[in-house]
Amino acid sequence: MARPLSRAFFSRSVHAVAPDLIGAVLLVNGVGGRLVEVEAYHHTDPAAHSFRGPTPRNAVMFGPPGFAYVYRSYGIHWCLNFVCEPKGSASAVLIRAIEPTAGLAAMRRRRGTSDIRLLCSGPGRLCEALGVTGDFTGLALNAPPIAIFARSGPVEIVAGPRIGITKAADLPWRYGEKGSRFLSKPFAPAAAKPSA
DNA sequence: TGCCCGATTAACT
DNA sequence: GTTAATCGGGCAA
Repeated sequence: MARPLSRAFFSRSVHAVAPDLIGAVLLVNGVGGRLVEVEAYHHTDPAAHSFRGPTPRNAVMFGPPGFAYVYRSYGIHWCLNFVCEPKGSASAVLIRAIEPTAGLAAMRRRRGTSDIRLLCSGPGRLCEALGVTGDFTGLALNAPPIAIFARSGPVEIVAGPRIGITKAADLPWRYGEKGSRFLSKPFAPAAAKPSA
């Protein structure tokens, strides 16, 4: 039986939580699917919104773990994060892609496409598909309308550099399910021989 | 008060 | 492969 993720799950290091989220199931009002791609953001990380300290926008990141942080990206899209680590750490996991499994009709309607691979493969896309907006900031991750369940079986996880950032772009803090068709971008194969 | 730029996406050449 | 869309946050003045 699917096990809801506890507050304790999110209280750990963001680098432990992020890979453990791969294969977990996220539902918003019953619409969602399996997490196949996430990125970790730590408060000591120049690319993190919390890096420069608390502000009205990122305040929830400085609160207790197990809550949602949603911000607007490029003035157009919404991006969903899970706040992690003990309160004050201001670290979070960005949800980048899911494999749609529930509420496909609602997703297609919101996204305006029938291509299942374009429904939730990207942080902005999945928020639109699941109906996530800035109003979700501060919502608990273990209470309606949000539900998250631990993965039920083994998953092969790969890691690589994060996407779309310019600061600390070399840190391999993007995690995904190996070979998933629903990644926003494929993971580069391991370099055979770094030369320069 | 103004300016620059971003954890993106879709459309276009 | 390149670029427009679009706007709030954060920092300089």
